[in-house]
Amino acid sequence: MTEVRTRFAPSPTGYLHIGGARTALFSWLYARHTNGKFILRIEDTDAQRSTEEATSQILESMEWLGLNWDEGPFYQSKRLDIYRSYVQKLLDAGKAYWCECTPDDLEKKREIALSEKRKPKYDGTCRHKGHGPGPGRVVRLAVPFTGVTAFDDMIKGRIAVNNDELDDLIILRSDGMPTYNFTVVIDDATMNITHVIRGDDHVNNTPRQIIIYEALGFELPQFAHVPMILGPDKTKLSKRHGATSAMVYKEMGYLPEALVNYLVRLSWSHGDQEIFSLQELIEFFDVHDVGSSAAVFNTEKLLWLNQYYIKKAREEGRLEELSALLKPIIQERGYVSPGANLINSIITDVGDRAKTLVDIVDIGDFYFKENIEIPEDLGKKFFTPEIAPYLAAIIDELGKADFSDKAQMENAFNHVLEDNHIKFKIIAQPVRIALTGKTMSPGIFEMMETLGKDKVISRLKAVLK
RNA sequence: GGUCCCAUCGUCUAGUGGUUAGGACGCUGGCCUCUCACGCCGGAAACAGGGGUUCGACUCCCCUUGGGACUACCA
Repeated sequence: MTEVRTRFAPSPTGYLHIGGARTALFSWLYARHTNGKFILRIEDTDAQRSTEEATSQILESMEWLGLNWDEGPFYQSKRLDIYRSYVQKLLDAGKAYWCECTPDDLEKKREIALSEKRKPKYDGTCRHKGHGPGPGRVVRLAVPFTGVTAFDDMIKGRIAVNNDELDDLIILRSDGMPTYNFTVVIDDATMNITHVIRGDDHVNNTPRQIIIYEALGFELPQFAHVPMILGPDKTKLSKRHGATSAMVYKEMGYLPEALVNYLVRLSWSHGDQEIFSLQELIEFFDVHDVGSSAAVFNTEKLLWLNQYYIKKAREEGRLEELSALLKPIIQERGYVSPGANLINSIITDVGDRAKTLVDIVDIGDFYFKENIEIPEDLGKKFFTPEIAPYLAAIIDELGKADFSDKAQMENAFNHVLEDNHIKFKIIAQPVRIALTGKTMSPGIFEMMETLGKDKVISRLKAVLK
């Protein structure tokens, strides 16, 4: 059996889209699953819109997600000679021809065709004129008028199109650059790609590409067209639905394993399992099992997975990893980044309550602040005259306690509770608010230990004034 | 408009001719509890519609409806 070779071929006209990321993930997983090779190719034949910045962004995103490639990245812009030689081959064989129709003429014909409710396809004006190369001229492929072009998609099954639906597509532009449909075929064929896994939006291009494969005598790969990811309104996921850039998810405090786990479950499943380790994914994933219908992107579920993975990282003691990711966020919020021990304690205190890494910093903002602002309504409600003596007593008792010993802090509280015959509940909330300025927080004793004696006592005192 | 693709709870999905249609997110009731979160236990919630095929359809076929993609000298 020949080795499986898959590829991911983004065009560097923008960041790595979340849909592209999933396609890349599927391609990568299939290669890993079959012990094959995963190739990265940058499709930058659109000189106008391609940028180096986008390229490096895409590479960075791939690395963040852990999608390592075995070959490449190959750049189409560096393979122009190859494409041109194949264009020439087609020209020589009479399977392609030079065309001098101008974009303006074509546009007019298109409009007329549309207004007459005809299919706006190229009318073959130059097909038999025997033009040679010249300024403003393009090369078109002579597509057969009759017959059917069909293929068996690994995801969608058999897809067949009448050839009269197709027209003589341009394979070489007037500026000398080859076009997408041509370059993919040449690259996939010459790079020996065995399984073309790509977005659903390419299904309609596939028959044209097959015709190119056949014209050149290349062996056909297997095609797998993965369904789109839709926004909540069921249209193609785009910027107006919110963040669509993989890297933005990093900035928003998502863990790559959460995003990967979320994305893989869109249009793919393995029984009832929701949580997958990378090893499991490699073991279980098969393109044949990808479903054929589009999936709606749901941030709530991603958030749930992210919380799960943050918690898991915390439970596994991967605190250095988390704090490294946290530091930039802390600084971005304008706080001074505390020492390693302190960050670790904060993660331990707050970790299970956070859906994102950004949440950790926001929920735990009182750890970073020098002074705590108490919202007026909370102050009125919780710092009543009845509470004041209890707080004073607690300050007193706490003064004698060793904050590195949770039992001593608890004893301090217990003394006050017993002396006054009150329940912990009565003073817990006032203390919480004094320490954090908020009604929701980690446990009192965890916080006190992390904050340290000085801050705790000064915050409690501040409230008594 | 044409071509192609798609259709199970709000969302992601399991299902592969006979099930009380399962799980997950979200929502919700409760437990736990110093608040919140975590965790645990429960609940509401779906086979788009109509025809066939069959003893029997969520499952197979057709139509309708709805949605999506493509229809460039973009990829």
